[in-house]
Amino acid sequence: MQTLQRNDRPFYAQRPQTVARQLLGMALLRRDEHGQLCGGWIVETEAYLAHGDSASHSHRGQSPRNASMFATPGTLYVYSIHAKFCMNVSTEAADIGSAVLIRAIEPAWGIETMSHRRGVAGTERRLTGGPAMLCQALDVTKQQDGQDLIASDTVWIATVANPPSFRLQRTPRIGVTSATTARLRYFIDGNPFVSGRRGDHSQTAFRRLHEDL
DNA sequence: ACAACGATACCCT
DNA sequence: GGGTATCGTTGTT
Repeated sequence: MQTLQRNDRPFYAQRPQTVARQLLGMALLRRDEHGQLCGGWIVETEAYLAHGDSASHSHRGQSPRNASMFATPGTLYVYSIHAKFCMNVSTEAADIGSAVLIRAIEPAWGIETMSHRRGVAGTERRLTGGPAMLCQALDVTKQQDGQDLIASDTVWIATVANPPSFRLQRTPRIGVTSATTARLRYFIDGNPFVSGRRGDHSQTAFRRLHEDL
């Protein structure tokens, strides 16, 4: 395995836009109760802001549900939607209420285990190409809500020593019904595990431009 | 208890 | 690309 170094607190103590961008290419790792290690490379994220962001769960203030969003930066915030789960990391500082949603990873470790949990054959897009898919693949549920990514031995994020270069792409967020114009979605251009419209990738846009001629 | 919601995923065209 | 199944969670009686 590559040389990985777990992210420290100051990394998460930045504005969510910065954390969302810098998380791309980092390793998301999870060790379950059987000691089984799973994870992959983060390829798509979204920032949710503390102020002026009507799409953020923190928009109407703190509640028992979103408490982890207001916890120490680097705290895991897991919420449920459509009978599934999505995972975020709190950012900036405690009591602020900003976070980054991890929308997709490229599977790298424990692929057999993740495939089994997802009920898919192998390393295909449906394995971890969406926020609820990756949570199911990693067995991240409400049980992991509140975990501290700096100290937890069950879920954490790490930086690789020599990350490959990639092209960053930025678009509006997926699935939100308000604040739909802000470009707060970040992803690795061209990566097959990125969710949403394929046309958001510059290669596809380039190809389409030529087809239209 | 119960009803309504939803930062989804899947299946179908 | 669009319709909808699905159910954990939350807020309301």
